[in-house]
Amino acid sequence: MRPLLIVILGPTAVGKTELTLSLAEYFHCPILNCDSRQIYKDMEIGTASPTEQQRKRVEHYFVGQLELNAYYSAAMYEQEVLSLTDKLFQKHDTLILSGGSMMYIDAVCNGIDDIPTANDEVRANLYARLKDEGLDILLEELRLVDPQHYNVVDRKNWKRVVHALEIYYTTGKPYSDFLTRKSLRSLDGEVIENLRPFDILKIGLERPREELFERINTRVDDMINSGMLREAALLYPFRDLNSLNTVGYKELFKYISGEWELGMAIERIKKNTRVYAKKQLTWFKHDSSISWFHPDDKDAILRHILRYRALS
RNA sequence: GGGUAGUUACCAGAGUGGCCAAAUGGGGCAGACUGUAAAUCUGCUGGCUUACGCCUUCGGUGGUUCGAAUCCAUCACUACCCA
Repeated sequence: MRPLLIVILGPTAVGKTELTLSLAEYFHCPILNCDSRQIYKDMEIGTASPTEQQRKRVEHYFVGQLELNAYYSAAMYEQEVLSLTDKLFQKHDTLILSGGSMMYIDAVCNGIDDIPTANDEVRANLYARLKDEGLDILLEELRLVDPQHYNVVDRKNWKRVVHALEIYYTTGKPYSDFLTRKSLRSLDGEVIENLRPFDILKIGLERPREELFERINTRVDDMINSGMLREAALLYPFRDLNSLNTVGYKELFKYISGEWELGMAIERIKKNTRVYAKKQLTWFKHDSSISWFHPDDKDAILRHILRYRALS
């Protein structure tokens, strides 16, 4: 029997944490968290991280372990997950990866190309130039050094344009030279070849839209009542860090700086969380390898997993 | 009872005779996505399945005009002020 990685995914606030815990207890296995923000320290309340109590119930990885100023990426996550699963699968035949960070999940399941990490100076320089000279100049530069990527890149998206240039100036080679992963995919995005030494079973959690939005609203209120404002105030000095460019914190920072009323900030958190949930769903919907369930339907989910196990 | 300002699409709000299905913002909806991704970016948002096409809109009604969201009359409602 091949080892199995169960991937629990779904929009924020759908109910992943609770379901994942009970599945992990059932299979007596640890949980690999897959959330690009919960992985950082000191932002526990606002990211709805697994609580200390929940972490006592089941062993968790990738929760609250990074300094806020640490550089991190989907590719680094992929590497760390792979070396961890290597180790853990020696003791467990089943592991659970759970979270809502689309690109991180994708990196683990489908791989991500080996692109060098951009040099810090190059990056700082390009950011400064973006500010001074504007996107059009950088775009023109990209057209010259990497016409192939220029043709396909989203030219209004400065992050993409800048990143391609970062790679070019860091390595001296066009960004498009590093992209090969597409070859692993069929036209509709389905992965042709499983490149992992374990099976992957994706379980998507979904609720009716109104139900999900209602949960988001009450969860935001709960966060505020559990001291999220105090948490945000402590983080305020670091507000420019990328890790804190995060729904929940960025709105509260505007309240703390006096730009918004508290009520306004809370409404915006709710709204931006809804938008985020929708983005997650848009991404996940394209992945035909996901089986969808209502989070309350734990029995059906378990049956689905066991049936898969029996067949493999 | 008198006066003034106002009534525009889901909301706020511009538009004061043709270039107006109507700026802009919010909200909503849909989408993109390979390296800080809870990020970053895009499209749509009166109806007609598509439309440089047609139809119905700018409080109601009736006028003026080749032509009205825009001008006039009148009615209704709202806000503020005076009694």
